[in-house]
Amino acid sequence: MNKMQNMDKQQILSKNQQIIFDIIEKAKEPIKAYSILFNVQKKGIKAPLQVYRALDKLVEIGKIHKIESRNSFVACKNSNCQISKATAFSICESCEEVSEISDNKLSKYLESFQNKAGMKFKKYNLEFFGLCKKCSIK
Amino acid sequence: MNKMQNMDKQQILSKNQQIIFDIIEKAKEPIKAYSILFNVQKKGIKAPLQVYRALDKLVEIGKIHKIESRNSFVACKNSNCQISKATAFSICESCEEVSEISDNKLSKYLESFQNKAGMKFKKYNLEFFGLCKKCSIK
DNA sequence: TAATTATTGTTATATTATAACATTATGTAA
DNA sequence: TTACATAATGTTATAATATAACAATAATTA
Repeated sequence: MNKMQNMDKQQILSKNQQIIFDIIEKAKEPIKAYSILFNVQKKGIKAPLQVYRALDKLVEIGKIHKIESRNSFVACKNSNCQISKATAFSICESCEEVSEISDNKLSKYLESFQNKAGMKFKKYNLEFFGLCKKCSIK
Repeated sequence: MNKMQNMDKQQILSKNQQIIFDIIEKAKEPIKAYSILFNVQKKGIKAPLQVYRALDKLVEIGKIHKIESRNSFVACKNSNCQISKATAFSICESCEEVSEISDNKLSKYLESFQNKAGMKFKKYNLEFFGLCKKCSIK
């Protein structure tokens, strides 16, 4: 079986994982599971579960992120978020453009945040909503 | 029609909105749309759409919040988040307990956050994941 | 080379959410 | 008070998102 190494994350992807990761990375926008499914049917991936399994794994190893409010997926743009337990996105409510926010101060602040209940956090996801530059002109 | 005023948010709820809000408020944990549906069938609300419509409205006016990563809903606990455009939650990955975080420094910080693309944010949602006190002992 | 673990394939089904259309109730302004 | 507009409701059907359960194969490791 032909496997490809991905140096960014020191992670070898399986066949399906690689096929599905490639689709997500090429997409300029977040992409949904069934849209991925449609795109990979020519490559022999026929069932939703095959897609969801690869997505789960890719999320787990930090190669992609799920945009929870949109049920869609994007490739991780931060080569330094080794294993993505801290994610932040900006989402345009008009054109649905999504960008991953990479801001050191923000991530430091959130990583050190402790709430009153004394719960220790391992992970967070932050989604900002508004209008992107283009859409705020219109 | 019997309408009840809710002083917290200066908002009059319609019949279905009130029924569904009551269920969510009584629940000690986040509750899912179809679980709400099951609970309100004795009150004459029979169709998913009736539930989703009320949920949409309740979210819009800030009486409830959606926990995006769980597709579930909780009543707003912050009487001062007039119209909830800034939400933060802690979620225990073991027992699934969810608490709304009410931390002035955090919300000030996030409300004033501007990303590099100069996008103006109107709203955000933050979800922290980890283990609650009880579950971290186990 | 056997044992273990990860991945794949497949069918069926569960769960979450909305479209489309008809009707009724409520709020507002002449 | 009537007409007009807006919000809420009721109903059926269906779309979109996600997982269960089971069998087989590939890759890793001891």
